[in-house]
Amino acid sequence: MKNNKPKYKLIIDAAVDVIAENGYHASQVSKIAKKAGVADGTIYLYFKNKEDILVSVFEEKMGQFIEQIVTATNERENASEKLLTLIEMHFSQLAANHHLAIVTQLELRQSNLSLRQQINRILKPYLVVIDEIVKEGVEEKLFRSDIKIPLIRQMIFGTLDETVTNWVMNEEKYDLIGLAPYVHELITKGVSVK
Amino acid sequence: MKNNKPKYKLIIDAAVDVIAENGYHASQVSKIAKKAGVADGTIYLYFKNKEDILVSVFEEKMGQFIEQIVTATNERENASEKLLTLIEMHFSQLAANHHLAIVTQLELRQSNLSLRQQINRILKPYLVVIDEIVKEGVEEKLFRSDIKIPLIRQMIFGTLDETVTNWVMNEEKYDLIGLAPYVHELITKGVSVK
Amino acid sequence: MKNNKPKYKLIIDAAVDVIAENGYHASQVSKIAKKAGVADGTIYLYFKNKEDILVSVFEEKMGQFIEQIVTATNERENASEKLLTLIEMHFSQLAANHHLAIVTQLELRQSNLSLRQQINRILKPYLVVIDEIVKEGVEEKLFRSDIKIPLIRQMIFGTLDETVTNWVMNEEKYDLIGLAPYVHELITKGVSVK
Amino acid sequence: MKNNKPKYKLIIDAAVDVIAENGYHASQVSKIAKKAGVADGTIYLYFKNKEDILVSVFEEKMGQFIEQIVTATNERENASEKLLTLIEMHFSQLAANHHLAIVTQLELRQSNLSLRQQINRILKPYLVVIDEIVKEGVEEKLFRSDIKIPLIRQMIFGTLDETVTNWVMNEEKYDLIGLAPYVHELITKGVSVK
DNA sequence: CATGAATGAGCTTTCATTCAT
DNA sequence: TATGAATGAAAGCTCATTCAT
Repeated sequence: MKNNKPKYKLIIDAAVDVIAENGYHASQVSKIAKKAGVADGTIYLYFKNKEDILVSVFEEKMGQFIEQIVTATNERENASEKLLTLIEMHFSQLAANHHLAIVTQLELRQSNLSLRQQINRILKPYLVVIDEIVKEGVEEKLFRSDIKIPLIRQMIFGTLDETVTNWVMNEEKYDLIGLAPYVHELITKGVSVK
Repeated sequence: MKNNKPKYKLIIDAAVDVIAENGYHASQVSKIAKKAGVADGTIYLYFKNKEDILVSVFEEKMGQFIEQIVTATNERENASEKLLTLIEMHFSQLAANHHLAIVTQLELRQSNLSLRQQINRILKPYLVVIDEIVKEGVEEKLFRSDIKIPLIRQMIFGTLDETVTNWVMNEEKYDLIGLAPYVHELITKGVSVK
Repeated sequence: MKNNKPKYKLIIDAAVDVIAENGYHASQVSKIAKKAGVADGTIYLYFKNKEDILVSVFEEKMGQFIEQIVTATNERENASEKLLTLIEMHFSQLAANHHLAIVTQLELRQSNLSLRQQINRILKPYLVVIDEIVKEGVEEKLFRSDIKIPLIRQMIFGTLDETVTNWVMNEEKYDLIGLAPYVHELITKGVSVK
Repeated sequence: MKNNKPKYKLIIDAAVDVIAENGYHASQVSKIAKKAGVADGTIYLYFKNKEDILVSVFEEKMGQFIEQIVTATNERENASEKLLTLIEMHFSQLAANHHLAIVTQLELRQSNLSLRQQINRILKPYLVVIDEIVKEGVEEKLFRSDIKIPLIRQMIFGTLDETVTNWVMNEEKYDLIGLAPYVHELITKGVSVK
């Protein structure tokens, strides 16, 4: 019984594993090809070059990541609840996929400017999702309107990202998902008492 | 009149410039040596290997960076003011040194696990400074005590880091330092109204 | 209405164009197949391998080339006139077909020994034609008999070939055909006065 | 006792041998390096890239080739004698160096346009030497003035080149140098009787 | 006959590091 | 200390050829 998965997907999945296991710079194309069970040359029938594999990995995985979050947050009533759901989903999806967490938090950052810019382009829709939740909160008079939204979004994304990165670098030893309500509390209420 | 700076420092400074100008991956040892005005081989009298140059660059620059912040925050009366000063100093020091900002926010992230861990070790004292300000705030009953300090520190550092990275990736087009009070407000009060 | 030319000929013609346009080393089999409107694999139903395409190209085109010259020279009365006709035909056929001129004068020379030997084999009949004209001239007491025919043939072919190559490398800027009588004069009378 | 020849010359000589033995396309840089007794990387301290090795080989050898001919022809009294000496030297130098003959007559022709143009540039001085002998002959009223010099030069060079190529392709089985007077006779007097 | 997806061997060039001087 | 010429391992990508359909 042969493997019927389309080669594109086979290669993407192999790339996630290989990058997570070996790190970005030790992920030779030949290693990815071997893991995917295809010839080296086959990679180039589906991807323009090595960088294109990485971008596609991120595009593919990030697409699913964002879709899950959008679906889940849409089921919530107000901006604060949506924000909590976003945090929970952000944490839970990365906690559920060890390799993906390593790739997004560590490996994909080791890239040159060109790749970085493409990653930012892919990340954009997620930032837009955050922006929209914040806007909604402002309209609902739940969130402050005296600070520019991009700055608020940077705080939210920066906090989530730093929290996940710390968790990954601590070898995922503690419960990331359990932190969600505390992070939500911090973001909404801030560090000050009352 | 020849340059009397010790070669160690010459090489460190050359490395910062070369990395900022060419990017991490295009920063060959020979380029750094040329900029520093020494022979390639001389580099290896002062540094174990290429990675050691990078770690030393970060160590050197980060040491000064932290020292400045510690000195400045010590002159403040309470935790909230200290936090504001820390934010201002964090922003102003990077805004004042274009090359250093690029190196810390973009280039040094493109490194392998080993280098990343050493960078974290170097970053540790800065995180400790943040922790201490938070602890002081808690003792002063200014900051909340119901959330673990590491989480609060991650929010603070994550927000600052994300804000600076965005500013660098936007080609430093807007006034970073001017954002300090708003970021401080967000961190202390949160996104919620009141 | 689809193209009814037999695929063999389609491929040969495509190969001439592709080689002339892209040069020998950039003439991938897939490019020739695309231009011919057939699948890559189809090529191998008609040709043993890539080299075989090139040999066949030369064989095909050279066959026509020689045939034209034989026909035309046969209409002449004596060796000297035949030689002039041969020169005129040699020049005019290449001048009339830009792509063929590039392929014969430049691209086909960039080949390995095996291909070169096959090309020589194909060229042989042309050299025989020259030899026969010379022999005829000797019999008619028009041409000298004190120098071996192969040497005379080398002078004739060498002169023609060098003249055409120079014209091609000068981007065919001047009138090649107009040179025929001068070249004929040089070959028959030599460079010396009287 | 180590080899004191400068590496540049070592590599040039190794390249001639390797190309003659293996042919142009099978002459990997690593093969040349091995033959020269240096590391692969060392090649790139002396040559810009692989093509540069080939150009340099031709430049170096052709320089000597031309110099010898210029020196020898300058010792002759008139244009006809100079031409004979040029032919003799052209033949004898290639006959004396089997590898060089193969490289110049066969291997260096298998090159792309860029390399071909560089080779032509290097060949230029030789063509100028021929031109000058012809001009001298015209002034001395020995050579005809009714045909443009470039055409005469093409006949001369074409004849010599074709003669040498034939000799090389016939595995150098006959005496090339002995052909010189006959070739000279053909060039000066032509193929016609009287 | 025809297809075209898949194969995988093959090669130039870079650059961190060494070491004889 | 300082030099810089020399080293040589390492890897992305191409493309002629095959073969299952």
